[in-house]
Amino acid sequence: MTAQPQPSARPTLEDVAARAGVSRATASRVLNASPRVSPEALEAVTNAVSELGYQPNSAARALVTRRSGAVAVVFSEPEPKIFDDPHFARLIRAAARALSEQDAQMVLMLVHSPQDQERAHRFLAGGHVDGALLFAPHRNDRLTGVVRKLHLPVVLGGRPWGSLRGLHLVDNDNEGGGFQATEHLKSLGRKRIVHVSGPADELSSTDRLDGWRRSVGADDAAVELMSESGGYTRQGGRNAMRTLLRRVPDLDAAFVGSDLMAEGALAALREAGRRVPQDVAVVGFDDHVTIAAHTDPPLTSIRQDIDSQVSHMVSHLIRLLRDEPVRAKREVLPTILVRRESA
Amino acid sequence: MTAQPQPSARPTLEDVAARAGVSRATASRVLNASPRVSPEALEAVTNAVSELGYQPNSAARALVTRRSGAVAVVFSEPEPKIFDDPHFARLIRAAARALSEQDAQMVLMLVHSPQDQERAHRFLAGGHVDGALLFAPHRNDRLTGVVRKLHLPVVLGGRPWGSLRGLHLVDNDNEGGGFQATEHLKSLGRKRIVHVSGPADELSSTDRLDGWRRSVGADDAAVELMSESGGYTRQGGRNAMRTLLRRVPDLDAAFVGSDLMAEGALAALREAGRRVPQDVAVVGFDDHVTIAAHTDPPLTSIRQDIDSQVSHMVSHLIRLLRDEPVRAKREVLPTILVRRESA
DNA sequence: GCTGTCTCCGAGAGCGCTTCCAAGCCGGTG
DNA sequence: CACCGGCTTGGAAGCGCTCTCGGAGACAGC
Repeated sequence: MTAQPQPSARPTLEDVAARAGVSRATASRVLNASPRVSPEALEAVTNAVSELGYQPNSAARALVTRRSGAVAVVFSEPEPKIFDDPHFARLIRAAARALSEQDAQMVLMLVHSPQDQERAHRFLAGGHVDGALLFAPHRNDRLTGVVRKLHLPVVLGGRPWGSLRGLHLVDNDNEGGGFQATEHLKSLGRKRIVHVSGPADELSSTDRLDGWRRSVGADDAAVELMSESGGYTRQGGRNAMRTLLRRVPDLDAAFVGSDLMAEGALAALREAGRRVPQDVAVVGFDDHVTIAAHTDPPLTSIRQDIDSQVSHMVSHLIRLLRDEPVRAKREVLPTILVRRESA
Repeated sequence: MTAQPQPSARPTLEDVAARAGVSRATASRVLNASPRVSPEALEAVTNAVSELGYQPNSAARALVTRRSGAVAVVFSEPEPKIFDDPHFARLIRAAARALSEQDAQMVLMLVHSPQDQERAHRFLAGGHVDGALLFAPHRNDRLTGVVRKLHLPVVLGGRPWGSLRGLHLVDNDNEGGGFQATEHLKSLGRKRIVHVSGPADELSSTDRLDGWRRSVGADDAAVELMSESGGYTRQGGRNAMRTLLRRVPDLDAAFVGSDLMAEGALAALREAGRRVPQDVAVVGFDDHVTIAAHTDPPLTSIRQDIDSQVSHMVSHLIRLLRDEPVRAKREVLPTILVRRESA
């Protein structure tokens, strides 16, 4: 029995090897599940590990493998939205789950200001993470361009403005969803279908608008008249619907670009004395659990499966990290109509 | 001119030192802002760093300093809530901001299941992070106890169940806020003040209840009669208010334990034909921007300053990490009443 | 009996950094 | 003139791990 040097110090691989009566190399092989190890050695090391409560030192491992085991999740958004929009909470939750299933640690970065962006750039360039998931929907966002040059595996959530060259992304079928929503309203016999759109500087919202436009066959003038932006907020949806009621008094249906805006739109319709769905049928977008099912009346909505989007992004990224062949650089996930009472 | 070995390879400290014409040791001193460096050496190294675009290798640094530069932010909560409650989005945002200001990277962990907890434990014990911010409000949560034994600097957000020994925490004055809310209702001349409380297994909600109780001077029977749990959800608030209207038909005021529940409570009052604030005055809790200001009528609420709570937690943790003396192990932040139209 | 092949193992180098230690240089002092 | 102390500097050790490389042993084939 040799005296324990310091019982408080964390055991190293050296200690494990000594206890198991093998070399450090063999102990390392066991930890990394190498096949070239005899059953006896494997057992001895396994026992030593659990007896000592050994935990590999991640910094040492990262130093030699040049892998950190961490993935950045970056949201490039003006501040207020990350507060308000339940969409973010869903994305964050989904990312946390998907990454922890892969035993990757999730480093969350919220980028609001140019300084934040500078910091994010330095951080991503600094080799602190092996890859990144990036959400940067806004038109004037510079981060996507910056990241593209970085030589770091990145998967985007949603289509970015500008060139797609060299980018991997997983998007939802916003255009198809918008089309689907509007076709559904047409199938109910509605003739004057207006659209409350999201911000014009996000492709998710212009894509939804395009889907509506394709379904109703609107020309530019009609688009000008029959749609109005509500900026992805409740209050915005309310204002937009008020405007539309003024401009198109005989409207009998509305496709609203998000559930949050739809909540506002419903309020505007209520205050105008229009009954939903009798006078005006309404379809939302997102199918957000805590909104769509609890509005009055419950909201028919287009579901985009956020969990699936994020888990596709993660598995795509993991393949990139492993240098495995990646099927497609660009995936578009389908959306489905969930019927409730508003349409 | 020597040939560049590999232009694509990241420069190391060795490269910087060579270019600056100093030793690696001196270059390191410059990077770590050591005072023992001549102005000439400082300038030469600084130039070399920017010319080469040098970025220190964080793994190598972590290996020798035994510091990762990362802080875990842990939420131990059943799944659904992290979706629904805007409170979480605020906490996450505040944490992201406060930590990035300290140049600490934020590793987000969402703990829902026992497996998650096991993984979190391993991770925190594994030396991947220098410290942690922990939010674990539920009574039966085991994580706080586990973390306490971990020898890892941790600051809790909110008071945990059980012993406080050895724990650092920053809490909001929930009891005081509940008292304040109820006193305000009394000052309006209200006599029958009921309470919609949050879940009984969170101290934030029982503290608010205690504040209400102290203000109205309720005995156990009165508490039984005049308060009802709404579980921190909109629907729960609605149901609880319906129940209270049945049990206490002559109620003329309500203190509701969160804005989300207050929204539901307002709906229940509306459907019962009670006017707010004429028939029933209502005070919420949280002063959540996107709720309180937009209910009908806008909600009087108790504001707890989440940004300040989290930044206190972070600076507390930073002091712990630096082995600086910490003023108090426990901080309780004040709450204030924000008057709008509901009371 | 000798060689070739296969499997498992250990010695040792080295990842990029910080930091201890000793050496060199300077001006001032006895 | 020898010596001392303060300042800056470079050499070198070492953080804990992975992985290459060659050696040792077992076994089959000639």
